[in-house]
Amino acid sequence: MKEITSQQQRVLDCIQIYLKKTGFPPTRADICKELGFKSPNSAETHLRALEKKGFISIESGASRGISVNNQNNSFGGDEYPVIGLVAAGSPTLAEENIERTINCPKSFFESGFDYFLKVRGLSMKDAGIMEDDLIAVKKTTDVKNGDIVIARLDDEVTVKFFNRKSSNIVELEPANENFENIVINLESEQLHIEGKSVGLLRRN
Amino acid sequence: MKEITSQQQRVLDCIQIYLKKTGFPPTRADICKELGFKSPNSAETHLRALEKKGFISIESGASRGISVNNQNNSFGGDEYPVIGLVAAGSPTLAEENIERTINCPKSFFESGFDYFLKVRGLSMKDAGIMEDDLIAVKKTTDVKNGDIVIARLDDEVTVKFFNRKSSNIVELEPANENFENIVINLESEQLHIEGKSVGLLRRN
DNA sequence: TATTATACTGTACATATATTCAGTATTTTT
DNA sequence: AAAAATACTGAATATATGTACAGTATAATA
Repeated sequence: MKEITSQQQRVLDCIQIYLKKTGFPPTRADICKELGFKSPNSAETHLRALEKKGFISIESGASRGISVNNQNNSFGGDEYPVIGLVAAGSPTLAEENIERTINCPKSFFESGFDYFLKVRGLSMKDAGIMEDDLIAVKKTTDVKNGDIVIARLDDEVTVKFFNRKSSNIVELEPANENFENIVINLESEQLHIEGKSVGLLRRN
Repeated sequence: MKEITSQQQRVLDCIQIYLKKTGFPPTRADICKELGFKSPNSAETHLRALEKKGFISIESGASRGISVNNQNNSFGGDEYPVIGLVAAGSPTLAEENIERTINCPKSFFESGFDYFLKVRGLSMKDAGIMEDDLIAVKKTTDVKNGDIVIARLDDEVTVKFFNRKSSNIVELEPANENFENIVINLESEQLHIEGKSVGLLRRN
């Protein structure tokens, strides 16, 4: 696989976005419209270059006969961001926090999810959550006792069991005897629930 | 979503198979060729019926402008079987052992894999493998010390760390202090390595 | 019983689309 | 310095393709 130029990358991206949006590949004219080219031949030559370099295949004569040669081509799925569990700051979806993305079917984790959080430390090891595991996080504030939540205290983000003791007291419980429970008085401290764990992905 | 007829189902299947094979939807003529129709209008009327019933969308005027309305539409991926870790017997891919399948991109786990194994018991809990977790198993006998292997001893299947002590002695080590190491003398006992773990999937 | 949906064949045609040819210009490679 | 690759505009064209129209026939529905 030879090197791709920036313009060719734009065309390739355009194809993939179009595919995702419509379910079928674009025509030369569609690509021109999307990228501002004024001649269908602009798209054509880029397509031929992409084909020559092995990024796509073109079925001769067939309209919209473009297929993307991506072995881990799992379209129909989506790209989900992987966010590092930084010690400080909220795990936002801002670009600088996204380590990479993982392509994964929408419905892979039952209740749907929004991003993967990469785990630091072993505070949840007895719940089977190890370092570098990816937790599938669903953004929600609707959490129940016993849920594994992604919580932010000031600028510290942690993954813990959620346990509401009373209307004002919440305990965040680790799953590791070497760690202490975190008791939060909601009147004096601010607790922000970023979401809850709906699954886990580990790759050896 | 109204009821689909058997012929309409054939057409819908044809579209999905064509999509998976080529990466783009079929034309009316393609459908006719595939299903033996002699008039493009046969395909056309079926497509319109499928559209009316909500199974597909058709972009008017666009060639191959068919998209399948499947929310958990994860084509491009593959169906991987989930096999229960039965106490006795080998985890074969025979139909009776397949609990269900999971649609998942081919390259979801780095070195590729063959099936999911549903975990029973907690013998590997300190390795973060809990009950009902799904281990992504790659069928191979090429395992190194420290790999998590799926091993069969007679008719008992277990998941353990692999540790070759000498040319004849293999130890299968649990990750739970309540379980004992299994020491196998290859001269007197038969050890069958079904595969090794290349990842893990947990769904809450 | 009339009507609608299903399930086709067969023909025809406007247009959507791929693709070629003729240029121009810049950058990269040999 | 020549050749090849990149990056376009613009026009022309053969054909790939959607789609309408005219039929025939059977099953389901009102």
